[in-house]
Amino acid sequence: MAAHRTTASARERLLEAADQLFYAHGIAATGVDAVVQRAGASPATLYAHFAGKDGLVAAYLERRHHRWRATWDAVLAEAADPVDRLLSVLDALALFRQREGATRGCAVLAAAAELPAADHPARAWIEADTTLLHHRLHELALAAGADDPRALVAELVMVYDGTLAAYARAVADPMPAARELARGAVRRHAVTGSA
Amino acid sequence: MAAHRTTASARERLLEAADQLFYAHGIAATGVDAVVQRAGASPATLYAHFAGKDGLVAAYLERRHHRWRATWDAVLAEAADPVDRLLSVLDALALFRQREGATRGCAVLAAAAELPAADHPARAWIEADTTLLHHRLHELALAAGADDPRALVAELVMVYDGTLAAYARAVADPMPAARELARGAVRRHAVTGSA
DNA sequence: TCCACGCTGTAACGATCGTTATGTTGAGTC
DNA sequence: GACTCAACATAACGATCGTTACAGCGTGGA
Repeated sequence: MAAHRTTASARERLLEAADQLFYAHGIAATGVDAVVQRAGASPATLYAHFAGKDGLVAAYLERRHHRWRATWDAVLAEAADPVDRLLSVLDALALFRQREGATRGCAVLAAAAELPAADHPARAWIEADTTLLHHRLHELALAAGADDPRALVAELVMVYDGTLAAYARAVADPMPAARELARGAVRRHAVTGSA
Repeated sequence: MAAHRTTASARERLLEAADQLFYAHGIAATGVDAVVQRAGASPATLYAHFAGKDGLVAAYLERRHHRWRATWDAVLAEAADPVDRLLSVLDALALFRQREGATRGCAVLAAAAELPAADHPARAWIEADTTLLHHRLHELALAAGADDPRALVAELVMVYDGTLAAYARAVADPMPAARELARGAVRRHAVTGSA
C-alpha cells in the first residue's frame, strides 16, 4: 500500500505544479513539460494519472473549486448573524487570496476565457463555480429574509466578481469598496440583522 | 492613392477578423492562419502591416479600446445631470455590448489573463483601459461633488467589472443589479443630482 | 531472492504554429 | 503599353507542443 502513497504523492505534486503555473502564466501559455519539470516528475506519470493536458486542466479547476468551497465553509461556520453569513463570501475571498494566492483575479473566469470550447472537460467546474456561488447565496438570502432574494444574489455575485477583477487590475486593496457595496445591497433589500 | 485605399482595406479586414476570432475563441487558441483566412488576406500582408502576431494583438486591443471610448463619449455627450454622467459608464456598456458584441465578458481582462508577460506590446492597452476608467470616473465624481471621490470610483469600477463578469457567466440581464448597486454607491457618497 | 509495480529520464513521433520566401495577379501612373 | 506597388496564393522552414514509447532504478511483498 506504500505504492499508493507514492502514487498519490506524484499526482499531488503534478497538481500543485499545475496550479501554480496555470494560474501564474495562463493555461495555454504553460506547456506540459514545464508542469512535469516543476513537479519533478516524468511525462509518462502525468499521462498515467490524467487524461492528457485537458484532464489535468479539469483536475486543476476541480482542486481549486474544492479549496475555495472549503475556505468559504470555514468562514461560514463562524458566522451566526444572517447578514454576516451573507457577507461571508467577501471574508472568504480575502482569506482565500491571502492563503492560496489569488493575486491575478479569478482562476475560473480566466479559464473560461481561455477555454471557449463547450465540450472541454474543465467546463463542468467552471459552471460548478457559478452554481455554488448562486445557490449558496440564494439560501443565505432566504435565511436572512431578503425581500427579493434573486436580486440580492445578483448584486452580491457582481460585487464578488468585481473584487476579483480588481485583483486582476492590480488594485491595492479593493475590500473596503467591496464591503460598502455589499452592505448597501443588503441594507437596500431590507435584511434583518446586526450589520 | 487608390493603392492606399486598398491597403487600408486589407488592414481593416485583418483587424476585423482578429477582433471577432480573438474575442470569440481566445487569443492563444486563434492561429494566425485563421485570421488571415477569415480576412481573405495572405500571411505576407499581415506581416507587412503588423509586427507579428503580438503586434496584431496589440492593434486588436487598441481598436477595441478606441471603440469603447467612442461609445462612452457618445453616451456621455447626451447626459447633463452629474449623477447621470457618473452612471453613463453602465449605459455605455449596455450600448457597447449591443452594438459591438461583448457577450463573453471583458476583452481587456481576458487578454490580461492570457498575456501575463509584462513586456508584451499589448500590455499598454490593458493599462490604458484601467487608466481611462479610473481617470474619467474620477473627474465625473469630482464634478458631481462626491465626498470621497476615490472611494466612489473604486466602487463604480467594481460594478463595471462585475457586470462584464456577469456577461462572461452568461447571466441573462445583469443591468438591473448593476444599476441598483451603482445608484446605491452614488447615493451613499452624497452626490447632488436628480437621480 | 526474485517478482511486480510505480516512477524517472530521455528520446522520438506527428501535428500545429508563427514566420518568411517565391511567384503571380491586377489596378493605377507616366 | 510598360512600370510600380500592394496584395494575393502557395509552400516551406524552424520551433514548439502534446503525446507516446522505451529503458533503467528503487522499493515492498511472496
